Amino acid sequence: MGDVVGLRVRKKLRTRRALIETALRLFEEKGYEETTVAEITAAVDVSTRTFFSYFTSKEDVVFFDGEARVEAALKVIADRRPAETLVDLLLRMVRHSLDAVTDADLTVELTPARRHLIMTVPALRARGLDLLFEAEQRLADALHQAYADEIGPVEAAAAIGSLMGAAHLATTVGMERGETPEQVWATGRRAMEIAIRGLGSIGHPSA
Amino acid sequence: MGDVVGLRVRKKLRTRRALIETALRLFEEKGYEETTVAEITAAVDVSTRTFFSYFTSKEDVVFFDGEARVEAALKVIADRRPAETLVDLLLRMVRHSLDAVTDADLTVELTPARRHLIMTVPALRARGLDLLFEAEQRLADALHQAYADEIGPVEAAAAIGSLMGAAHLATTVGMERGETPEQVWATGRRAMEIAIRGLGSIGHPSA
DNA sequence: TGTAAATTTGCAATGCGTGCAAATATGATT
DNA sequence: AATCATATTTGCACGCATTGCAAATTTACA
Repeated sequence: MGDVVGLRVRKKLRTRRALIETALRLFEEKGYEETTVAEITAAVDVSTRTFFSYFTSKEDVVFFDGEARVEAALKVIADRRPAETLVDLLLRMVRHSLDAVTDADLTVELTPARRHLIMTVPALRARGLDLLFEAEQRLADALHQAYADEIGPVEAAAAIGSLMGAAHLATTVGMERGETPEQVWATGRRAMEIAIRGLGSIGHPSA
Repeated sequence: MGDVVGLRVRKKLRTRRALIETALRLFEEKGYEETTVAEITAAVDVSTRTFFSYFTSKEDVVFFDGEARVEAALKVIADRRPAETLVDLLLRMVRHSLDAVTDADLTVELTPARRHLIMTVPALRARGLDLLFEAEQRLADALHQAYADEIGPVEAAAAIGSLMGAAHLATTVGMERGETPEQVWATGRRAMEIAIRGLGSIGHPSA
């Protein structure tokens, strides 16, 4: 396929990447609020104005790979396997979207520090939740499409909301309680299991 | 009880109320982004600086009753009835926190327009989601406390996250599909039911 | 080489949010 | 009523994100 990327495109990608890496590095080093867009662009040697032609806001640079992740998850749902159960499909989707993805290159494996930033800085947390919410809406719609006759729009939304809501809140609580990454993983699985079996199953051993 | 509110306090409450009502009115009339804090304060006849001694940000004025709502919900959980089921308690909590509450007076029954603003304006949506998320964390903690020996922190978070996540996403989808308020209500109930019975119950009639 | 199209840049503005110290208003005391 | 301590409001100066616009620069291509 004609992947003949001209100098123009290559340069753009390079600049974009430099902005992302520099921004994330500075955010970690001196904090999000303490870092100005001017400082980021100065380090990359482009004008401040240019930053905003790559990202719509200072927050957005932190979520540079958000869209890719969502698309990966959507693809899993769209390519649903024939006899696959709703639950199996959703679990597979979660696993995939967590496998990083990151466009291909971008060595930005700052997943740990990044997560911390997003959970800590109010502006980033809010933006992240908004992106997550929007993603959930798209996932619910895709789910409805995938099981067209069997699952209505509302059921699909309830399913996605329940699963993601449980996993997200539980893992957050887990992290705040100082769990190790492994424990957080277990917590997430446990939360999804609860969402799958239903709240009614909590008080009672089985239900 | 000594409810002897001096002039000072009365005046503060009056100003606060005026700011809220004026802000919401202007937001509806000309849009959130199009309304400046300066315009709000000019209409109330106080200085711009004063606005920020009442609210930490322009967004916050829209969520003036958020804390009261959350506290009402927390109270329901704290006052859990002895033999009450987890599910019953949660459903009761949701009903209560939706019954408005609004401090007592504040005739600001703009619930409809307000909801629209919050769902439409990106900044407000993000802030709202952040507040909701924080509220969920507190609710989960309260739930854990209420059922100390029976429900762990993680289970509590999974329960709250699942229920709220399902209800929130489903009702949002419902609204976007143009459902009437009554239908949205039904949608919310249906979503909670799914969360309660578990995702596993979706494909199959019973499970 | 020259020209059209894409990008970057500089600049001026707007508006949110904050620190600080001066000005006001309120409540309590004598 | 005069006065002092305390709570609020206000004005002002900044810092910073974000945007519109037009000029300058760069890349692609004939």
